[in-house]
Amino acid sequence: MPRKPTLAQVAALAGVSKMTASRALRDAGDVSASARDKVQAAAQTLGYVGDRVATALSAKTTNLIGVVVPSLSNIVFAQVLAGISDGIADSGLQPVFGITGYDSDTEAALLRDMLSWRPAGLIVTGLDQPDATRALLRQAGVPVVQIMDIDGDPVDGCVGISHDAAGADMARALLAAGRRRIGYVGAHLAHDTRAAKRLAGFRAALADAGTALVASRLTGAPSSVASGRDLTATLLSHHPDLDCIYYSNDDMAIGGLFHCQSAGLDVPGQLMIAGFNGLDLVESLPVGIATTVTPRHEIGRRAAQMIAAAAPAVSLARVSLTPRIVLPGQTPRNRPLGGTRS
Amino acid sequence: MPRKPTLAQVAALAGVSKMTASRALRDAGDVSASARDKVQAAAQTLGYVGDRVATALSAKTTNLIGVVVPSLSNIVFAQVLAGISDGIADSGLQPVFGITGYDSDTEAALLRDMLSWRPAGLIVTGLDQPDATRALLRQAGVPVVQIMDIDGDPVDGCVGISHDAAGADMARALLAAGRRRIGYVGAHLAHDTRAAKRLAGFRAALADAGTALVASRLTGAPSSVASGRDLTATLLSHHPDLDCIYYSNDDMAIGGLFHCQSAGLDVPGQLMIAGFNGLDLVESLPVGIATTVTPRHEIGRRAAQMIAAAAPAVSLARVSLTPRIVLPGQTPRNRPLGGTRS
DNA sequence: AATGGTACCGATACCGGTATCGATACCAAT
DNA sequence: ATTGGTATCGATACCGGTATCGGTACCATT
Repeated sequence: MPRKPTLAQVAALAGVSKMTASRALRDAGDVSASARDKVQAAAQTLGYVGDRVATALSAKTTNLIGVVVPSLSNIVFAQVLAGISDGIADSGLQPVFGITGYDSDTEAALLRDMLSWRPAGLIVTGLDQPDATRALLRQAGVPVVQIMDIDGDPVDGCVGISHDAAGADMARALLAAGRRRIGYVGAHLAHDTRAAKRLAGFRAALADAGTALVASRLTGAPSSVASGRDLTATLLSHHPDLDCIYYSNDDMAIGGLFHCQSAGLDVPGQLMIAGFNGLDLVESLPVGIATTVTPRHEIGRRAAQMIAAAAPAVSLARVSLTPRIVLPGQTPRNRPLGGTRS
Repeated sequence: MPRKPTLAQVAALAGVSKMTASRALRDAGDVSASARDKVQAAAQTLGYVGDRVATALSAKTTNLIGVVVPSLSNIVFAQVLAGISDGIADSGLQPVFGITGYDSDTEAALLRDMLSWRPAGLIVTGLDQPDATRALLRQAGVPVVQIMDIDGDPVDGCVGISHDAAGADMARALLAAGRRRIGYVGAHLAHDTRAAKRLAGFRAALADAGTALVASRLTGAPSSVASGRDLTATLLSHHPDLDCIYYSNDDMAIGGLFHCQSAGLDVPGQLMIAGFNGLDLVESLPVGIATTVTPRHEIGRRAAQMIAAAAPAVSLARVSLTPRIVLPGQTPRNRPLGGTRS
């Protein structure tokens, strides 16, 4: 079985040295037109494809950029990945994805593994890694961008939104819309620290207004439409007088809406439903729900650009983006810049 | 700035040769207990992490398994990826993902790039790559598993379902449920060849029953809830007497359902809606829609296992899995094995 | 004491590229 | 003819590991 052709074979066929062949194929200088043509012809006939592993070993770095996200079952991260692809367009970088499943041990192992491939940079979700992981990232010697969240202390650069402020802003918006008996339905708060921050901000803003959550239902399982539906059913059976429910995200909120539709409740008249993320799906729903539209694509794009632009050992900036709130029956508007608590 | 410690430095600190240090850290034989301890201690104090690039160059292969999917905005592929993670658990393999955006040039570039990293195997979506890409895969010298589809000619192994049969089966199921005036709404058929195969099978089964689609609406854009909703609105405005619509997938179908809810149509009484995939979301909908539940997780798992088990240069099997059809108000049942057309 | 076997270790040669720097050829300027 | 400069090329030395194979020690046999 014919082994993969190597640069040496291409060079031999072209009648030049390995070095000249290497230069010709990379468009580096110092190669005559005739030599270049011969090398390219030889590479063509042999079907030569370069070996990145060898190049990486020689060049001491790769064109890989490691991307670590907690999950892909939430479409949000898929859109972040799309943004990353956009951000590195024609920079020659190549993203490599890893999924942690919201588990910090998995995350640490994944990062270690990625670092052993000498990536050109790392994009990591969230700011709340354990200390050992933070140390790993700091020592790595590659640019690190943490995404989604800015409420905390980044290892290097970060780009995202303030979830604390997002929760507080939603609380104020719902109060301003006249809602007073507000409940909460959430999932996975022990692992999804950003959802927890939103809830904290939401609660704080309610307290500032002299009120509080009437009731809440939580599950330790990952968020899903199904659990949103179930938890809403039990919450409403105990507290039928709620006029608003805030959910940990849109998936849960949509599940809540589906329960209300099945139960014949008037949404948003009788009960307002508020989620988080601003999924495309939300715009197509037959009835309006409130949500916070987050710039997911933009987050990915900016993060990737930061990596692409990072000269080695340059420290990166903190980029804060602003989400906007949408309430039912209302054209999207810009979010008023509420006070940031953190 | 202190450079990354190398094996040579570890060996020096431990007072042994590079080779002994290498053996000690890999648990290869021929190392005394005392030497092993010294090396491990040295590695510990230096914070040594191996360099996969160097190992890969030396060992002529990697633990990487390249996975190419068309999109992640469809949750389906996220679930396939989860299945892949399951399938390679504790095999030491590491998946690397690439997204083609349903573009065959991007796909070819991606595959070329992945191959230049000498992966241990490749998992590619679909069977309908252009000839040049097929040639690339065949020559690659690594095990290739094509997933999702089995209607065609695999390069090596494949695991998936027959989309042609799935479409035909749904047509028969809808006819058996008494539907006669059937329309179709689809997206992206030029790129999503599997959706096109389902439609072909669907049409053929209708023809076998002596009937045909009443009307259809197509878009070249990727499938989405929003376009499902819009296309349904226009289709029904021209053909208000339809009693069933088949969609290219569940996302489109859910959009259709949302239109019907807004328009006050009785679903499924007046109009039955049929999608494809069996998304979790479908089970939580307030009204029932028909769908074909596909074994996405299983497809990913099996594909990964095939790669993990593939001795070099072993040819792989074709694995055909069966989806099942669910109709509204009906408990899930196994799909009767309809005749396969291809 | 000579022989053989086992356990452990290290020098050396790669893997497939690229950086570096010194050669060579050729033409223009002096 | 000599000098200097430019364009082109190739020999060599790595990059950081691992495979291979030939030592060396040391103990058990004969």
